[in-house]
Amino acid sequence: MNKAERQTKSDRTRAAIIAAAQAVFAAHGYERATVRDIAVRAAIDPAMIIRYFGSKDELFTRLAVFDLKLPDLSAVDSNQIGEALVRHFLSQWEDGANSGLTILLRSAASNEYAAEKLRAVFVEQVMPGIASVGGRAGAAERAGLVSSQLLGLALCRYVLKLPPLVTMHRESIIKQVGKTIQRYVTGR
Amino acid sequence: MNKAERQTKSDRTRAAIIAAAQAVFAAHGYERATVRDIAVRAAIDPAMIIRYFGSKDELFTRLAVFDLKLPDLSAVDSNQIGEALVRHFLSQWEDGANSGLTILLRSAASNEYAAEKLRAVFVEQVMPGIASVGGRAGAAERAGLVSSQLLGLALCRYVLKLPPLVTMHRESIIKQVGKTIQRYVTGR
DNA sequence: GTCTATAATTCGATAGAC
DNA sequence: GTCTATCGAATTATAGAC
Repeated sequence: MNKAERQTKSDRTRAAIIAAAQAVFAAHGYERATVRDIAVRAAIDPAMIIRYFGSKDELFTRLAVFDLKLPDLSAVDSNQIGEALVRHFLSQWEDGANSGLTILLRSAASNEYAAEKLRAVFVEQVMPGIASVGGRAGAAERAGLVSSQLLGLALCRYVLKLPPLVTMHRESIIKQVGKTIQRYVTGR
Repeated sequence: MNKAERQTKSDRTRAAIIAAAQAVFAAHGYERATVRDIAVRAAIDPAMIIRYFGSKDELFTRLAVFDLKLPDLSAVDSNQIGEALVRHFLSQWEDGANSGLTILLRSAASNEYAAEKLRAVFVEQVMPGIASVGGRAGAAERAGLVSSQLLGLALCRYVLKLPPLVTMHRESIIKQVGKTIQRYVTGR
């Protein structure tokens, strides 16, 4: 067995741990997720997780990241910014490869590290995007209002699973919530 | 010492446990709150908590209740319903005696019992109130949208403590979010 | 690289003295 | 009614055999 093959096997184990940890953290949040749960799901030994990632905390830190991937809003038709933002947000949320937001939101209510990470996402990603459209004046407040609606939507639809929001059609949500975001961003 | 005095002392201990438990559950959520933490804050022995309430679960169940105390919306000026709802919601949230909502929201993301309780609040308190105003048609969806904005607001302002929403003046929030709720409830 | 065995904590809960 | 002492279970993390 040469070095490349050993690396391949090691990488497979590492990938299995990451995939399992994403699923378990996203399903139960930081506190409820256990190293053993993750190990069972990855079909490996719990000790391997510590060996590969050092600790549960380090593993969580590695997965509790989120890139909103906001498009350049100044290039969007200014009457469509609300709907475009909601559509983009829902897509990012439902993108399985971007599970960081689910993990963060599930954990943030009872985990200060996750809460701080969410605040950082707001300051570094949401605020600048909003400011680039409606100007600097009151950008922080407008971004805050936008975040309250979008995070609330995600909380109700994906975490709490509030019946009407779970079953509500994607396009209906985009239309209704889009109007709200449009007003928060542009004032109209 | 007569019976009334013994009861008084017992009641004081019980009240101290409840007050401490509300504070700790509201601050850290169900998973992170420990019986020992509550005992320290109440300045009593941990064993007393079990003796008085049976288990941590039973104590939590007793505190994880929330009465939104929605006013009769059909009596409110139909153009003022949005602002009235936001104002009422913020007041209820900031009412120290009504800590159930904080406790529920802090716990619901990683605790299925708390999530179920929040869904029940929605079905039993929010839905009927919304339906009493805009009529039955689409009442569930409209109530869902209202909940997403109000819970998102509470999440950002009181739990995540997102800077702009924490410092934002109460009346500004009522005005801005009020317009959103108004449209969700009445369609205009 | 992997797993067995176990250390070291922490937690909820109980038993029993006072 | 209250507290001391402790149990038993669950958890993260480590040591070391294979």
